[in-house]
Amino acid sequence: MSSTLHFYNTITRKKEVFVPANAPFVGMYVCGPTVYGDAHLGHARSAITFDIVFRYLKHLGFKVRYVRNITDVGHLENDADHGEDKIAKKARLEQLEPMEVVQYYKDRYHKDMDALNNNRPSIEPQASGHIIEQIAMTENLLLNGFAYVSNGSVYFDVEKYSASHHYGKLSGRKIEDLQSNSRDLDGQGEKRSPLDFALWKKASPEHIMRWPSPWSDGFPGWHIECSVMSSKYLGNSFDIHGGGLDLLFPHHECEIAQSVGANGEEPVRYWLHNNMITLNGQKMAKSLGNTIMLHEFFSGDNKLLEQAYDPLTIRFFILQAHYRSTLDFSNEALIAAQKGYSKLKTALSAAKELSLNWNAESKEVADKISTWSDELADAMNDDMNTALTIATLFEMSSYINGLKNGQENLIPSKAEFEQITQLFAAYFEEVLGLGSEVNGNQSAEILNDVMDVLLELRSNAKQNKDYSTADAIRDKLKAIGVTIMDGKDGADWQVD
RNA sequence: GGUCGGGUGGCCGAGCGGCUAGGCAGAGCUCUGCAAAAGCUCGUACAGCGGUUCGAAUCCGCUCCCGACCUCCA
Repeated sequence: MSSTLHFYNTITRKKEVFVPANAPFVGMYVCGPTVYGDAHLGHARSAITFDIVFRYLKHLGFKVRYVRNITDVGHLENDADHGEDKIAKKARLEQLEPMEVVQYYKDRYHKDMDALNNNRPSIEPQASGHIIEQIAMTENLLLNGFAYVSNGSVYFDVEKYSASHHYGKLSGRKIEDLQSNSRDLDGQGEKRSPLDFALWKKASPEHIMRWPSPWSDGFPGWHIECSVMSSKYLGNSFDIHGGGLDLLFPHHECEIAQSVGANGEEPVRYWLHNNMITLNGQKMAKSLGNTIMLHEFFSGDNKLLEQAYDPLTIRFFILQAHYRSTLDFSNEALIAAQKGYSKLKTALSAAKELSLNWNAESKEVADKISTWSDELADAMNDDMNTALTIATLFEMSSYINGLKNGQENLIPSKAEFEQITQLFAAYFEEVLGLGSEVNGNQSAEILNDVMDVLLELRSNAKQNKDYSTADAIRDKLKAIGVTIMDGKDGADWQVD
């Protein structure tokens, strides 16, 4: 390998060499979903981005503990029902227990993420399961003088904190600017300053989700769960914290303030943020009402979609752009991704089965392999430039297809070709997670055998120049979604 | 209004001082009973105007557009 792993660290605004605090162990915390609704494309981008970090770090030999939270308490609604917990509100509407709603959407989230071929995190803690720890950290902040009690709620004292620490270091904000720009929100009267944020909120009488605390029956504030759960499972200082760019401020900024205020340690060494997915140039977000749910992509059941898309096509689409760029959604772009993805997938399965008259080993082929190998590693090492990684995979697939069709003159040795196939598979399947699970189950094997029979019949017909029979077989298979492709030696087939 | 990030060929999208990005679509060729697939070749793009430089899509300035955050949000 000719390069080392670099990440763009939001807090320094630079690409930095990644060196874990306790190699080979790496701790990574990522902000997960609030489970009161189905996951949309944006959730996929975040999950896939950090799944790639997870996979690539493991590929490099690190032992990674990946913690991603499930938010199931405490976030406020931004409408007339202000003060009511989002999940409680939904529960009221659907006449369900709040935790029943949480379970329902959590299960659906997992289903979608699994379909996208994301590895499950090592630990997936829920905020509701860490109320005791959140109360403890709040007490700690009170003890250290960075918080105050007001009318049964507890708030973080931003001005007090910024007297000795830099509030705004992550998002690049200045206290003065924030003060002059803050808006009037609920509970503002209880706070000493509009910048202060809740650590514990006293629940209003109609609020269903509530827990006892030293200050009131209520629920934890909007940011405290992440500080608590990251430090609980990864320590007061850990390597990577990830999340969407929209969480940068105030969420992540508040996390730093809470963690430093309570534990006296800078919590995160590398801050990574993925950018947004846009629809007609505008952010896809619940609040804007322009989201497309993942299950709608999978089924095609949405007015904005021209067809259904395979989950791995969605994954490929997302990986074709760098995670820090905005990515614009369109049917045209998705269809392009579908075709490109299929090309790579087909090339890999061809490579796994290819056999020809191998040559002796040569310097030319060895050079080719080492160039590709370097390109792949360099691309991933450069802040996970999956777009470049994929570009190299396309070059490799051209070579593979050329060999298969006899149109490539540089013939490798058998060992060299196996090396190429392994390299391709390592990045395509292991690092990028784009391999489709074509396990040799029983019906797949039978289908293979059946197809062999059909192809043999068709081949015989062709031998006898009985093209009408040969074409009839091809056309009828095409009609049920199986494409026949005649090759140099024998025909191939694939399900469309 | 404050802070930050963008504008790349028909579309998506890398690059960010000199070297072909890549994919999709399109054109031509090769292969082929035909088709499909695949391979090869092609388009010569960097919002505009100035400047720095031997050399700029890449650096600087100005102008014009667009977006994000400042409020729950991946």
